[in-house]
Amino acid sequence: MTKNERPEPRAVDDAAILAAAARLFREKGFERTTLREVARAAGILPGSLHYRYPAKEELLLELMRRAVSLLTASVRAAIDECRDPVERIRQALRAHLRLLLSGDDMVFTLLFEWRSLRGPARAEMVRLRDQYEALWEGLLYAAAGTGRVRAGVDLQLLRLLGFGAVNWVATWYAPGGRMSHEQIADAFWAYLGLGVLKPSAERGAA
Amino acid sequence: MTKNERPEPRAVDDAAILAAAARLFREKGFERTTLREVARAAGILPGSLHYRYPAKEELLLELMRRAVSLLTASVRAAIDECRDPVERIRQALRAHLRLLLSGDDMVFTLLFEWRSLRGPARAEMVRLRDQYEALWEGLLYAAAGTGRVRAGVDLQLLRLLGFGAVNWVATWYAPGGRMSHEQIADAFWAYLGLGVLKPSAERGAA
DNA sequence: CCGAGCCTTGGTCCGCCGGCCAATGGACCC
DNA sequence: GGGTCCATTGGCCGGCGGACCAAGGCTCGG
Repeated sequence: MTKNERPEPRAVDDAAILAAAARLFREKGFERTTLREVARAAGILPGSLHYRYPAKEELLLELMRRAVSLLTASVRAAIDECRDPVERIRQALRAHLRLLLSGDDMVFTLLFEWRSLRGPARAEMVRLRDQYEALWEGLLYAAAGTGRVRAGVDLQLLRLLGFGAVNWVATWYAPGGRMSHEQIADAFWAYLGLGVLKPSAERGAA
Repeated sequence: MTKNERPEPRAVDDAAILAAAARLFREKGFERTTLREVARAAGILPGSLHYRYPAKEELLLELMRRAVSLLTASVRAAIDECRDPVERIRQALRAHLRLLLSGDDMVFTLLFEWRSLRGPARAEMVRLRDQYEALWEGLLYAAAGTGRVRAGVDLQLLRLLGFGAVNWVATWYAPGGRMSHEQIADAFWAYLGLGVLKPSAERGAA
């Protein structure tokens, strides 16, 4: 590899800086976090931070780029392991939730701080987010193609509602709590797949 | 009424100020919104704003207090109109979503800016939020009490996932879009109640 | 007509934060 | 060993935003 001929001349890994930033952004929010705090948490001086990320927004943007990249790779790897389109969705759910809950805080930041991006940066993130959502859209269409999905289910709406349920978990999940993220993912999948009402109680719905 | 003997000596209604603030908080976020902007949007001067809300956090707190109060009242009114515990949930869902999507922006601010509160203010909001969630908890237990809910459904988890799905709608809903909020609420209820998979496809789940 | 509160005015103050930079250090190559 | 380039240093600056306040004025009871 030619690109790594001079491997990491930098004192501190970029990933470490972004991880430190993500943790702070999650705890206090992007706006309330100062660059001095990020630098201190990363073990460098403010000037060095500026050298790598000329603007605060740049730092957030790069962090989010990596988060969405991680998400995509994680889901891709998960669905490669099975062929059944319906089971693939369960695996993708697990992968998404695992990265959101047990990974670093980058995915959390991606989901809850995108409003701090303005103009072109915002546009870029919207584009990347759309790509990730398209991945899911494909999964859902494939599952519907098997004929095992109820008629009349709006796949786009389903995806949006599902994202909401899953992403919101990050706001209440406590590591070491009653349930693991796999259990949460599977329970959600069971509720949504089979329904929470007994079939005989269908009169109560819709 | 003795408390209103001197009705509104103030030039601008408190509600108008909070509404203006909520709109800005939704658009730009709490931290990026300056008190000068809020004052200007409300048609008063910064000093007057300070007279009513000594600190910026106080403004946010009062706004959120009203939002949770609105939510509670709205859901209470909705469930009073029917007696069937299962149907009540659908009505409560509709009420929650209606206020979130077509009301002012206070509920949105309540849901997405609570991280800007610190210390005692944060604690108070957590308490109020817990009260609102207890209202839902009661609805779910009542529904389960009818025996029409599948065995093994974790009601607390269901509530948390449901809140996520519904609250997240605020991030993508566009007024005048393809679906009304009633349609979204009912679709969600149908998906979750009956499931999205055909019963014969149950092997694909869990 | 007068006095007393209550609300508004329209600035000022002060600390903080993002952005910046000249100088330093040190690693690597010729 | 000397030159070059890159990363780091650590302090500076300009602006902004939250907090504040003394003075003014409106309203209402007396």
